[in-house]
Amino acid sequence: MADGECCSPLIREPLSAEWAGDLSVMFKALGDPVRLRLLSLVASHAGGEACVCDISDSFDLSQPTISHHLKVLRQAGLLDCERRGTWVYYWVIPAALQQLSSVLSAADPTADTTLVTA
Amino acid sequence: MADGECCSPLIREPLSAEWAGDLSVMFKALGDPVRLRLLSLVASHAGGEACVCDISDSFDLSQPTISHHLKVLRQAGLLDCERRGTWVYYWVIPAALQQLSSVLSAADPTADTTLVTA
DNA sequence: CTTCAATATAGACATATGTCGAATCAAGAT
DNA sequence: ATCTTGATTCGACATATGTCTATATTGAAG
Repeated sequence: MADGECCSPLIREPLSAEWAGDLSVMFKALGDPVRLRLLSLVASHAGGEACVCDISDSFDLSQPTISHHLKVLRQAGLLDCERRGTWVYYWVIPAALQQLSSVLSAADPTADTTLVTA
Repeated sequence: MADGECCSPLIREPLSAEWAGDLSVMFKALGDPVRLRLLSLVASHAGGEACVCDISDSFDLSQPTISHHLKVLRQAGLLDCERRGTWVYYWVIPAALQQLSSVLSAADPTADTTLVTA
């Protein structure tokens, strides 16, 4: 294990086209300032979840636009949501963030933790 | 473990618009499968750097297109390059990757964290 | 100085993306 | 049923993006 195991897959060997395709969908979803803030607002909200009404006021954007961005984040596998009565609650999928994080981390900080990726 | 000290900025509190803008440029650069593979090819190449000629054959794309993607990665602050004779060598800027990684990691690796061992 | 090989830039073009207003849907409340 | 409020979907539009070909640039070698 201690040999060439120093790095993230990205640094250890060339990424396969398939994996790059999967990852790029998630990174692309994060590649918009509104979506990054949306994700952060959801993640940092009390209880780890937030309804659209909690967060849409933080932006100077129409409500359909917010809904669109949330959909992109959801389809990328970064968020999930559930309807509860009148409101729709969103929350982060931690394993997805963790996967992206570990793909990028050069020096594996916690050498023994196994990756959470399904 | 301290109370609110558990998480990345993204999870601990809402990302500012400025911070989100900076980060989104980098994430957007990673949001393309070709660029992800380019970054990985450069990062995993012997010596941590590669010239364009080393990597462009891995793609079924024109040379200008590769050059364009490398430029996007460079302008996002993820790669740097230098001309040496006829060739131009690219390498990863590790701090940039690390920054993105830690923004996404739920368990702050620099703190004396408690592993999430399965 | 001319030529050649490796990259980069410019210009063009089709497609993707972010945004909006209008319409629709879902679930309470009257 | 009808109205109201929260959220998604639809259709349109301007802009951004990925790709190409053609052209320019840079440096090395005859």
